[in-house]
Amino acid sequence: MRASQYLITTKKESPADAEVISHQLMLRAGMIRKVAAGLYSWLPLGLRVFRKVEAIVRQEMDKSGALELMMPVVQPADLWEESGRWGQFGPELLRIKDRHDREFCLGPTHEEVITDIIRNEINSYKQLPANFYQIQTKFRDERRPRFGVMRTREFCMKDAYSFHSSAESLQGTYDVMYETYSAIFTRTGLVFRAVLADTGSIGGSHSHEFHVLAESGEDAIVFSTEGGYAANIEKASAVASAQPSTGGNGEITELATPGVHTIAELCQFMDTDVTQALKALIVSAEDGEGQTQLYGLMLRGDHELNEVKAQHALGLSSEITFATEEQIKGALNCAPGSLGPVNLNLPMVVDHSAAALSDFVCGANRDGYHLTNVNWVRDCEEFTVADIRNVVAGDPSPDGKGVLEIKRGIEVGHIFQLGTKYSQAMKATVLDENGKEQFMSMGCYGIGVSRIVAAAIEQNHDGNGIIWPDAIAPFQIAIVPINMHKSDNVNETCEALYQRLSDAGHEVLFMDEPKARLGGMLADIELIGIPHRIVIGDRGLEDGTVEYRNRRETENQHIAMDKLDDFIRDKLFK
RNA sequence: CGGGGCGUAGCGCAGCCUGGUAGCGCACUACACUGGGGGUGUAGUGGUCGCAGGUUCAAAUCCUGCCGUCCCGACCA
Repeated sequence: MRASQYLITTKKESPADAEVISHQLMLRAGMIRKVAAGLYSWLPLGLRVFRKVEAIVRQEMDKSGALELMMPVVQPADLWEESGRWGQFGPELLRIKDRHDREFCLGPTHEEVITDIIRNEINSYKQLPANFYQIQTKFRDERRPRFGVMRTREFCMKDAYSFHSSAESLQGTYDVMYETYSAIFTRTGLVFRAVLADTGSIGGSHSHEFHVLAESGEDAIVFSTEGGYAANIEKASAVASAQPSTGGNGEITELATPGVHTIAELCQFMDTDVTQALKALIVSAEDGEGQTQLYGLMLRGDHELNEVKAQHALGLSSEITFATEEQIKGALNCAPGSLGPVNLNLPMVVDHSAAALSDFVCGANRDGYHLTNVNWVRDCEEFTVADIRNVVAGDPSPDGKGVLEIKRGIEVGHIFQLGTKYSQAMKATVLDENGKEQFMSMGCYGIGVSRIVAAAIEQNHDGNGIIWPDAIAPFQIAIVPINMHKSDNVNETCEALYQRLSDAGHEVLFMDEPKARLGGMLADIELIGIPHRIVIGDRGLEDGTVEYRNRRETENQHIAMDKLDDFIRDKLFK
């Protein structure tokens, strides 16, 4: 590609509303432009990267045996009524009406449509297993789109859905997808990890997420230092390291603690360690009958609540939220800041680490007062003990090997075993060997194609711009002439090289604007992140050499003209 | 949806407090010089100051309402 025929619209300054580095660099490099919140256009340069990622995903999916199809973005409400999700999905599902006043939605995902297709097309267990995928636009009316194309409302996803006549078959395809995802992310050149995940609202049992490791990642992911254990922090188990305390012998005492509201203030006031204080949290959720109920959750002072675990420990199907100050005052006659487990009169779950405490400090359920020397068995009413906290670095690993460390990750892929959730709701059956009707088991497998582009930048950049892995770079090689308009030698050498490299199948960006200044061209190429660059000027040509530099290096190499083609070939197919 | 910030040229900003001619840098156009890391000069193009009301002789500036957008929290590829 000749730069003079291309759209290169780089900027020195990044727009004020771009906060994360990938967003800034994509705007500065001229890859994307915002149309509205969470809606972006991909300019030619950005689209080249996007297509690279898409091609890798498609090739590996095809290799896995999955079949590509394409389903519509706009989906009829009927199908969603059938699965029960028309009611379950919140405002994230963008609902629209057509001219006949019929209801539709913009598809945030395609379980309904694929299940509808398959129940009509597949009737026999002999046609299973089957796995179908598409690479297509999704729409989710996110509460808060952010971070450029990392979290948008309209985005591109590869979604696949598999169908099975047995759990073993589902596990088999799940394993194949796990390997396929590993191959895809390996080929993109990104550092990634697969971790155990919670299944969340999509439902189902077994699930893994694939994360690109980056400081700016939205998710915390947890690894064993010695073993292979890896999980999202939402899912990672905290090993019950100590037995529940049977009690200390301190005398329970109520102390006036004016102005003390936080754990930190309490520990300072009491001159005690944060690990000897109890944190009481009041949460609100709908119980089985649809009534709002408050619950007390007790954690050691230095630990944080894991809401997913707490929801499971309480046996609730609906999400829990922190109770409002009004709710708490109404139920307990006391404001947050002085809450504790003694005489709480709410269903109560105590974390393992908190249950191991004795003679601890906690709120007195009376404004401005706290208790010391509290003990569970002696002083508290009924409660259950469970794992409801987030693990912290240094916790023992659940697999018994080493301790846990925590890193940040960007979720770029997620695989689920759905089981029969959708096939039952939508009556997707096949006849088995005995001629009996049987619900198909399903798996679903997603990859955020547009997000991978942003994640790649988060993981690969420096002060000068993007550093693309070769596999997804918009161009492999940049040719930069010096004073081309003054030197026929430079001009002819560049033209000839551009022709040869292009003919050899390389993607070359030839900076052929005759009067462009060197500094500007080099800055652009570094910002855009082209991995290999060749600078050609009269000085080098007098000695029969050109300059090569890799985007990741800081020194030029002088390459003899007659060795250049071999040199480039080695660089690109190493 | 709760909390906070910001809307002035394509981008980055000043002007607003204390009402009176809309300004700077980058980018863009033309010409000249320059020519191995975003160069210099001269002359230009480009703005219903987010929108709608109100106050006033006069509003980018003061008041009210709305909209957009970004950041922090609960969701997700």
